[in-house]
Amino acid sequence: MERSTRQRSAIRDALQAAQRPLLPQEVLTAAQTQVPGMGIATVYRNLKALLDEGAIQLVSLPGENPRYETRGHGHHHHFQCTACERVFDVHACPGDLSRLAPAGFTVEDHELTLYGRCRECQPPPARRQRPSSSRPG
Amino acid sequence: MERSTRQRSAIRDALQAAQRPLLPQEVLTAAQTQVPGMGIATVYRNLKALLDEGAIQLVSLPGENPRYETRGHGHHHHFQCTACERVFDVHACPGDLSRLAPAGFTVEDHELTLYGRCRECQPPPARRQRPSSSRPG
DNA sequence: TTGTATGCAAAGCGTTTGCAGTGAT
DNA sequence: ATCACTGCAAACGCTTTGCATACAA
Repeated sequence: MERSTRQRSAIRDALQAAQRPLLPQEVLTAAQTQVPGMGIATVYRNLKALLDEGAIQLVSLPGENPRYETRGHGHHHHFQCTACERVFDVHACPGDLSRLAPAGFTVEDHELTLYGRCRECQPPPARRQRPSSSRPG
Repeated sequence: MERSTRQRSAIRDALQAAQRPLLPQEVLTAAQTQVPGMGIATVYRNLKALLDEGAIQLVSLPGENPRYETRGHGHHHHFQCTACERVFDVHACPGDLSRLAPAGFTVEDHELTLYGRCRECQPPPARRQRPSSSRPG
């Protein structure tokens, strides 16, 4: 049976409080304010457990290490700030994109990431380098 | 100065012939048909060199290792088959998506990945597991 | 008491780098 | 003859796993 430990609570709390997707290392740092000695392996094991029980979900962005966020945000996409690198939820969706696929292909799902400046990083000094598929918008 | 080696040609040829983004390991396998003894380090070094000279471009998809494709495809996005895992170019774009961002955020760019069945994998047997942001379309 | 959860360290996996030898110029 | 390039193996960063101990039930 699953046991309630200080570590697990601290990890849950960290994700709950963040209100945005966190990297495992960010989870560890946050959780260590409650349980100083915590190890990174415990974070990984608990993230996996929380995923399995559906309490959190995986956030994979192009070229980024996996992040994790609490569930219940409904269908959404993500925005990554080109300055602070943080990731935020986008509670909007372009809708049906089947028309974009090549003929003969069947679209079942899509993933969208917006890039730009978050509220706290407004004046843009330099540009993020993303050599792959890009387009203003 | 840059030198022309059998390895470099083989790597170039592999990417040219593929007509879709390849993983470093796929590049190696393809290139080894021309240069059997080639090592993976040579592939990585040449991919980096080709990137720098602008001959190829990086294709980062969520939760996937980096792929590489020849340049000159213009602005485009990608489609990943949920059956064979291969990635294809999508020569279409949803257009301006600024409206999707939260208030106070500035959108500079976006990245889109479509998931579904490619032409060769049409009858869908099972579903790909993507716990993160998803929506039919 | 029982056995899940933890911390540590080692192992894995993809990628990068140091180094001595190879080969294009 | 140079010196960039190559292959090999070690090093890296992130993630997973084995193992003995700790602690929730």
